[in-house]
Amino acid sequence: MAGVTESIMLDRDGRSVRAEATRDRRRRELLDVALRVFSERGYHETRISDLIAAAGVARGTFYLYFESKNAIFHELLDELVARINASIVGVELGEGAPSLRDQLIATLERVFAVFDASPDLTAFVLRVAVGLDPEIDKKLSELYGRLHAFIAMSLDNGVQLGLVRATDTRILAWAVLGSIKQLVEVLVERRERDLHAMVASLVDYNLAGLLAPAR
Amino acid sequence: MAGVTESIMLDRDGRSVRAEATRDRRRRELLDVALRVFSERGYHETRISDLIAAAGVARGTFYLYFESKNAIFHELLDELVARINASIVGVELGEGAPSLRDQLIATLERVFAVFDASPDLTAFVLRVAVGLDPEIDKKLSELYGRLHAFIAMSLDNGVQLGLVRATDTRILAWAVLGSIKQLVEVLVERRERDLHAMVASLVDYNLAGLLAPAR
Amino acid sequence: MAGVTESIMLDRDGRSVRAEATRDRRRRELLDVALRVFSERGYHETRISDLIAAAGVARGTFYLYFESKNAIFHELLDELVARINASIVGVELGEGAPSLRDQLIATLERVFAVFDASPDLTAFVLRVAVGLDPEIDKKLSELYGRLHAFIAMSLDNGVQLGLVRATDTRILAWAVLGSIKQLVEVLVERRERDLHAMVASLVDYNLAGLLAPAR
Amino acid sequence: MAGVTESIMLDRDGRSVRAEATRDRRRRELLDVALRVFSERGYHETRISDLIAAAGVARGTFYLYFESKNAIFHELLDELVARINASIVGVELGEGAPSLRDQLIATLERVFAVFDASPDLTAFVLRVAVGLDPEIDKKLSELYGRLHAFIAMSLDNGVQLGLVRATDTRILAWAVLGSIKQLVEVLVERRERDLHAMVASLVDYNLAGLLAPAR
DNA sequence: AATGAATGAGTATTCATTCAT
DNA sequence: GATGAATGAATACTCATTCAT
Repeated sequence: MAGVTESIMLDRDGRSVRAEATRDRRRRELLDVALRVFSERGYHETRISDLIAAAGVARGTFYLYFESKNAIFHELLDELVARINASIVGVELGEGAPSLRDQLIATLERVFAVFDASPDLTAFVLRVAVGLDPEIDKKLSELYGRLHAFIAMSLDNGVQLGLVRATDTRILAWAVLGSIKQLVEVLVERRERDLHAMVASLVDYNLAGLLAPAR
Repeated sequence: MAGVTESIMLDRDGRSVRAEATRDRRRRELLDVALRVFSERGYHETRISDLIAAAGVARGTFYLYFESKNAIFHELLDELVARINASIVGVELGEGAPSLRDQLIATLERVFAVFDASPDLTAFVLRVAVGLDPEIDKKLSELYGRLHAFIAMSLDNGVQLGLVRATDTRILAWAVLGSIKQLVEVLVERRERDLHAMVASLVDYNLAGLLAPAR
Repeated sequence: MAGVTESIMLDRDGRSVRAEATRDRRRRELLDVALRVFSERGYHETRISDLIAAAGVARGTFYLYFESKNAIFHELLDELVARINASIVGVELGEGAPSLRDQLIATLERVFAVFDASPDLTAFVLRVAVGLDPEIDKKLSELYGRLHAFIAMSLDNGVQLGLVRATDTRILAWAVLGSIKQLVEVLVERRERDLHAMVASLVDYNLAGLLAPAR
Repeated sequence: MAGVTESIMLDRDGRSVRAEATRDRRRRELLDVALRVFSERGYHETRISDLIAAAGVARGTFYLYFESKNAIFHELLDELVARINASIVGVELGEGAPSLRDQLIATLERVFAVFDASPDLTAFVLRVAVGLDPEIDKKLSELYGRLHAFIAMSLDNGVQLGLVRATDTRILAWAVLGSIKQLVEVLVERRERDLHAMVASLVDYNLAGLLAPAR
């Protein structure tokens, strides 16, 4: 009896676990497909038909996993934003052996590599999601606000340590963020190769500016 | 007789001139309205009904002046791109009395003023037109390409004069452009006041970077 | 004084006469143009723009002469129907010297020549006006009804004279009309040349069928 | 296990078979409805709303089965043309016992019965589809071309057998076709009853005209 | 859970007609 | 009379979402 019950329970557990895993795999597949298709065609040009054709599921199935076209888009955006945030977390001005410049280069290389590895992600955040609707704009705004705050805080630290010029760090942080965003776009769209050289130039530009050192 | 004929001719001329002027005024009114409405609601969320309601004309009238919703959008984009190009032309590193820094500040202030005066224009180019369709993306790409080329050329000049560090000016030009775009966005969207201070910070950032001068 | 009055009246008359003549010329021009354009493009595919462009008048001018697109079509149809009726009137089985066969050939040649000279007319009646709306269908019905009645009457005469087999002349008259309509269509659309041979064949076909067999 | 699998497969098969059958029924229903409505109102006067109201389906459903209003019209036309062609196939001048006249009467009675049974079909081909657009005109042209060719061939056979007067059979075939078309129209529109008498008259009319006079 | 047929609200565009000049 | 800019009713088609099987 116990055995039977147990086996049933196990079965049940087994089944539900398997079911849940299947469910998750389906969701993931749909999200991956959506990232690709949205990035290729844009939000409005992407039909539900495109998504289900690419994922190989039936129309109704899509709605078992996502409430609406808008919902999967938001879910995707949230996920990508989280991934970007994660890629930024850990950028700390350490005080160990490596020079500030080297640390920055290493950090930014890691960041750029994330975007380079997923041009779809980049296109999605930089082009597809832009100007779509106020709610999405707000999420992007928050993303950039967070990145800006992080940079501003780092600059403030630098000012405290006497490393950074004492000026309007909020404005500067926006400028820094702008230069990074632009180079990410160049990296992915113009397909600039030599990520390392690009990042080094970017770091030097930010640290020392354009001017030749006075002689 | 001659007088009569003349007056008739004048009348005729007068009428056709007035008619044409009216036509042009209508087109302009529609373009202005479209810029405003597109910037507020985005391309897809803007219905023809929104445009004609805002312009106070009948549905058919719209199609008397523009072939389609898409056509007026493109016309608008072309016009704004031309305006931006024009606002940039004239940014020359003069060799007169004013210091380089002051010249740059003055120039960028003029540029920023253009965007500040028409937040709609900024929203249109920076958000509304982004990621809409390949043809539009191409136009934006060309705009930024031109701006980038202009900056890169200026940097190359600076290198020749020994003013600018001899590094990868193409990459640097993108970084410069990115910092400018971002601050324009901040200026218009976050409604950062004190345009002058912002531009001064931007110029110093670009010229000298973030680092405190070594002691 | 009288002279003045007279001259004024003459002027007036002259002017109004001239004006009316101009008016008629315009109407005619528009009707001619309409026949051509309707025949080329069909009723629904013909836009008022097509008519005024072809006639070289302004949009409003069209409506000075005709109440509507439908009105000019009806006027045209009435005119063409009248022309066809006229071309038929006079087809009488004379009893003079020429043989019946020769008379019929001569008569039908005249009829066919009318259509041959104006393929537009033929296209209009045989294709363009067909199935457009109940009122127009009625007019065509009446046209064919009249033609049918004329043929039936002629057959009845022939029966009385012992020339025509005594059968259901109403049915036969439809068959005769059908054969004529079809050959007109062939003449005009398939551009069958040698009108004379065609008509001779047609007459022989009909005669040898309708006549009581010679004994 | 096999049984279960089988039953599942059967179920599946059953479902898809039923689904497909349902699909076909829907298409047929829409085609039938369209034939009726188009014949009543004409192509341009028929709105999609008329079709779906008459069929009792939703707007989108219509487009699930047909690409456009134009597409269903063409499909209908093709089908009717095929039906007419089929009704003609088999009209062979046999050499068995029944007299030529009787054979022709029997054959034409069958043909006329087809049109009589579906006045909509007749109206569609003879009125609704006429003059609509070049592509449709071409299809009708081909239909009549085929019918003409068939008649001409039969006549040529008759000439060989010494049954038919040796004249321009191409012209005669058009005349014959014209007489038939006209009587079909009379039959259906004027609702001439006594199909048999009509056909007998038609055959006598044609035979006595086409046959070489008995000597 | 999976399917895909059915739904119907939503919208750009056309074009005959009007009317102020 | 002549003009042509303005009008707005009318309509085919799309596509996200639902729901019976």
